[in-house]
This record gives sequence, C-alpha cells and structure tokens, in this order.
Amino acid sequence: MIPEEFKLDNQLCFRLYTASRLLTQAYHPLLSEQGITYPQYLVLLVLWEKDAQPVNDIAKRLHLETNTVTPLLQRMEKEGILTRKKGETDARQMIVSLTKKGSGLRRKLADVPSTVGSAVICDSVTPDTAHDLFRMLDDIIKTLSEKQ
Amino acid sequence: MIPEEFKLDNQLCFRLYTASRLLTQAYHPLLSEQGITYPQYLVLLVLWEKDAQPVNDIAKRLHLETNTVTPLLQRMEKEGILTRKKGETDARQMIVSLTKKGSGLRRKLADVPSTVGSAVICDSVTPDTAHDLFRMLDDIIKTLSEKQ
DNA sequence: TTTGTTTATATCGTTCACGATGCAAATATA
DNA sequence: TATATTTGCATCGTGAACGATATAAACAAA
Repeated sequence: MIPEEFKLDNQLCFRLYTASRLLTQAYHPLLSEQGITYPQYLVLLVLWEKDAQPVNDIAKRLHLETNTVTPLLQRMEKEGILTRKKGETDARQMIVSLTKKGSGLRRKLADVPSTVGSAVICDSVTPDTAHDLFRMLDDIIKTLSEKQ
Repeated sequence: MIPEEFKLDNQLCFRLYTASRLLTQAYHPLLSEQGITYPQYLVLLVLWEKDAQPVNDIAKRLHLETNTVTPLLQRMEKEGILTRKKGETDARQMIVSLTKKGSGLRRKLADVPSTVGSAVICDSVTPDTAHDLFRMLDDIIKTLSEKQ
C-alpha cells in the first residue's frame, strides 16, 4: 500500500498545474484568433496598465525571469505588437512599448475576461466565492516568491 | 482608465499559472537530486499507484495529451526509470512499467511531499483550509475538463 | 583612475505543452 | 470478406519556462 501523501489526489501542486493548464486552454481559441498566446496576453495586460516599461519590470510583475520574457518580447516585436528600444537614462535597459497594433488589441480582446470567466463558474467557484480562492492563491504566491 | 476586468490582479488564470510555476520550482531541488523533473515525478506517482499502464491511461490521469506524455516517457525510459513494451492483447498500446530504479525512487523521494508541503503553509492555507482549496480546484478542473 | 561588483538583458540547451498530422492496429459497417 | 472508421501512439514544429552562462553598462571601492 502507498502512503497517503504519495497519492496524486493529495497533491496541491498537481491541482494547480492542471487547473492552470486547462484554464489557459480555455483562453486559446480567443487569443489565437488575434495571433497571440496566453503568456503574450499577460504581457499585454501589463503594458495596457502602464506602457513603456523596462524588461525587468514586466518580468517582475509576471514573476518570470528575463530569460523567459526576453524571447517572448522578441517574438511579439516581430509580430509588430510592441517595440524595444534602449533606455535613455540607463543604456542597459530595454524599454518595451506598445505599437498601435498592440494597444489596439485591447479592444479586439475586450470580451476575453467575461467569456473565460463564465466558463470557470461552477458549484464551488462563483463570482462570490472567487474572492476566497484569490486570497489563498495570493497567499501561496506571496509565501513562495519570498523564499527565493 | 482600464476596465477592471482587464487588470492583471483580477485574473484567476494568472494566479493559477503563477502559483503552479512557483510551487513546481519548490519541487525542483528535491527532484533534480534524483535526476527527474516535476512532470516525470507525476508519472512516477501514477505508476507507484498502479504499475504497468498503457500510455493513454497515464495521459488521462494527468489530463495531458499523448503527444506530451510519449516523449516524456521516452526520456524516462532512456534514464532507465521505466520500460515501454507493446501490449499483448492490443498491439496498439504501449504498456509502461517501472524498473527497479523507478520503483526504488519511491524511497529516495519519500520526504518530498512533507518538505514541499511545509513550504506552502501560510496564513490562509494550512492543512485545515487546504481542503477548501482542493475542493475549488477540483471543481474548476472538473468543469473545464468536461468542456473538451 | 583602475579594479571589482552589481545590474539589466541576452544567449544557449533541455524539457515540457500542444496543435497538426501520420500510421498501424482494432473495430464497425457494408 | 472488403471497406470505412475509430483508437492508440508517435512525430513534427512552435512557443514557452528555466538553469547556466555571457556581456555590457552602471556603480562602488581601492
């Protein structure tokens, strides 16, 4: 017999991993329509909030390393969604700014949050109870990101 | 001003994605010590529960497609962790079985669940409240996996 | 000023994920 | 029994993630 803690059903990480993948898949048809991926959508969310940010700020906001974000941004630059140019005050920085196409995607993707949101609503997760879930996930993220 | 639902902070998927990645990173030092990755650890959990399963059963258990699982298993076979051989009743199937090394890893990874578990404990997620989180995640997974 | 250290970004290699496609074995239908 | 369809797995291409490493600019110390 296997010890309880070795059972897949007992693993938090597996649930997070699966829920994350499945929910990302729910975004896919909506995003691919505009030729972008989910991580690219996250970059857009960050830049829609505040345009013209250095790579590092974007990476920090997404809890990603620059070696993940840099190629992501390069692909998005190639698609004409954003531009990357050297910082004027600090020449090490690369300032990432939205192009017309990039900021225009905000309107074209306007329905994404509500469309995906309604797909996740189930017995235990409704707009009401989502708050509890958010709090727990934020706490996990905070605890783990402080360990690095 | 940006509509509320477009703010990164309001996105469930981003939280799941981040929490999943950070928690997987917490597994990394423990798993790499034995030369395996987190998805490979998941395969081991499945096979420790029940040895000698076809590729399809493993994929279904992990909510992954076979085109993800097949290369994963091939790498694990090359590492001598498992074997893959054609099914006797159904020649299309590939039956995956643990080697001595593969089942031996169970003892060597015995401390992983408790070690990682204690790293996630924070104010809002304790062994007590984890149950609520599990229920919500299971519900999300169930809802989304039924949509395919 | 020279040297050393930190910081910001980039490059490389490996391993997932996953859509699209291919193929052979099994099964259903004609 | 032929033919068509489904099933199980594999291959391919692309885009993440991420550890390790590199490079140049900024900054600190000698």
